[in-house]
Amino acid sequence: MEPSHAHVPSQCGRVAPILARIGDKWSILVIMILGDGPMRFNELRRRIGGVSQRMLTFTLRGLERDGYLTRTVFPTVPPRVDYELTPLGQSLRAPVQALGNWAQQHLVTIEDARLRFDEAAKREPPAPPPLRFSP
Amino acid sequence: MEPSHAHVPSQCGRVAPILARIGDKWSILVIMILGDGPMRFNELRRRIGGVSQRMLTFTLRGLERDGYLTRTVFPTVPPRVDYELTPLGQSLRAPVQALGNWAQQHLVTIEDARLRFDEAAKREPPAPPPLRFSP
DNA sequence: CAGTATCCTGGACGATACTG
DNA sequence: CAGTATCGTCCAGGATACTG
Repeated sequence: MEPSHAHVPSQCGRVAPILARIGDKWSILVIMILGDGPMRFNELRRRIGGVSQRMLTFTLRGLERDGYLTRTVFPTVPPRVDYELTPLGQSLRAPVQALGNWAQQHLVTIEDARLRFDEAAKREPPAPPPLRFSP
Repeated sequence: MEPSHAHVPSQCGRVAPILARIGDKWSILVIMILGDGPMRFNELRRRIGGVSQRMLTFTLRGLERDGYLTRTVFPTVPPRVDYELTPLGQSLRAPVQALGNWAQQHLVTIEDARLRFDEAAKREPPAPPPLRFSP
């Protein structure tokens, strides 16, 4: 049925499952987009772009379960369902934003490092003879 | 060969690969632990607890590639390799800590929500008859 | 000690078809 | 419209064995 997210070393005990949930492929994105206000299923789907129906459903279910958002069904035909961040969900936006900003700021540095690393990997330096000691 | 991390919707273009890298199973953990100071491979391995040798190697390689840490080889026998955060790696600790703290703070709220959700799911409310309108 | 090299498996995720 | 059901794929990641 639903993908389980049941791993993570849990050195950090109970915090890990939380990070695992919001760390999956779509959760963060959903949360950030819902920050713009409540939204219907397909609107959300379009805005994300690239989610399968199935995964969006699972993601939303999971986030609802943990209390990040509410799911409101209007019993009309055809049905209409609104998703909206709870205060909990809202409060998550700040730290996530912070991470996003960090990524933005260090983008160039990182892409650079990556290039230099890959470059250096190609002209392998021949290893010097090892010494006969060990601490 | 190495696991690829090649997905993510890339609505966010170049930021996504970065988040993907540090969002994998071990990277964050490695970064946070290396915050305590430089460390050798097996020391790191023990502290994390539960990583396979293979994945720790890959994780470290990836983090080195992006410039989060340096890898220093002492050409002795047996070899000794130290891993140490770069300033870039150090600077990542703050926003990650923030997220971790957030998780800590809202732990109870979340576990609660989860319980209530699962509870409510068991005694399914019978659906009321739908109306004949659509917006 | 700090890796590589292989092999293998579970589960995250997508595509498609069907429905109230 | 907003799902659920079913099926298939891919690959992250673990286990194990070998090596400089």
